[in-house]
Amino acid sequence: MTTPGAADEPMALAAERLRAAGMRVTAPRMAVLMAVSGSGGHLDADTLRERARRITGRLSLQATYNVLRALTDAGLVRSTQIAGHPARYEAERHDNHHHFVCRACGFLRDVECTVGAAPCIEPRLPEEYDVQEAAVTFWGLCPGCRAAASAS
Amino acid sequence: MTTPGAADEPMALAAERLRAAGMRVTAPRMAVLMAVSGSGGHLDADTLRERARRITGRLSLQATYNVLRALTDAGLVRSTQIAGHPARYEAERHDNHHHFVCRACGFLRDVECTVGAAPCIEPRLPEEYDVQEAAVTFWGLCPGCRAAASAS
DNA sequence: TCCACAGACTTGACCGATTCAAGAAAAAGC
DNA sequence: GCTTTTTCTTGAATCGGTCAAGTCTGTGGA
Repeated sequence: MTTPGAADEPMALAAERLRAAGMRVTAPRMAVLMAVSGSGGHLDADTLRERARRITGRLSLQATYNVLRALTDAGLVRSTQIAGHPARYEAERHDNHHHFVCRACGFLRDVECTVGAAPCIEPRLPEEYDVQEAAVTFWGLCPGCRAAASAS
Repeated sequence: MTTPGAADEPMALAAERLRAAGMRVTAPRMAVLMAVSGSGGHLDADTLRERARRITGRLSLQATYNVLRALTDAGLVRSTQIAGHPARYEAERHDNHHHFVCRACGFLRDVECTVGAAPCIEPRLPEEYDVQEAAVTFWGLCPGCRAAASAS
């Protein structure tokens, strides 16, 4: 705390990032962006709404979806959609990392890209295809569920 | 056509496969298995229900889901769930191939595995993780949508 | 500083995919 | 053929997410 307004810094930063992306600066957008950035990532819309609410006071679920879409389109947020789970969001890091998903509990964590640049895998597809991204999802059991499974 | 009952052959084959998997042989199961095997693959539950109906006469959507789950669990069918689309099913080929999905129209097609064995990619994860499968999904534009996009 | 307007938020209805639950029907073993 | 157990049918419910209409609010210009 160097200044009386230190607590506002994250908000000012969020506002700056929105402005830089050419977006209007609104309370819901700042709050959601802070919620996404402030966590370890991988939170669903409803959880983000709750966290953003602590900042703005109130926020509809619909607005949360709107904001998340806008932020995703603007490249500030990355959404990860895993079959059977609600979409989860994290701050965009532009590092093309991948994900591990636990089949038992749904736990999701990052996995460093195994090869390098994006798309980090070359598909064997005709030239006419425009391949923009390769998403790799590893499925298996997290340490906890693995232990539980072998114990039973 | 070598015998009068030649038309029943696919059904007999389906029955045999169900029996081999230790499953009860029922009309819905044979019909759905035939529908999955007989197509190029990648059909959703509702479409499979329609096709199976042509064989059984009637079949509830619920039964279709039950059957598809049973067949998937038995390893006879592979389900592919892509975010934003209903689950699609294809005959299990045990060849660890991957998928390309068109962002514009949802079109899905197989892509040969780029590396080899499954899981064909080694994740950088602690040993305690039990990694069972690596699913690679390529996102982009199919030839048709690519042409449409560049034309506008 | 005030105004006007495009864009964003709230509320509430709606939707598609899938699952749950209860009772009827039908395989498989005896 | 009879019994048991699983599977199928019907109908309701759930869940994540979207659509639509009206109100509110940033933002740029007067």
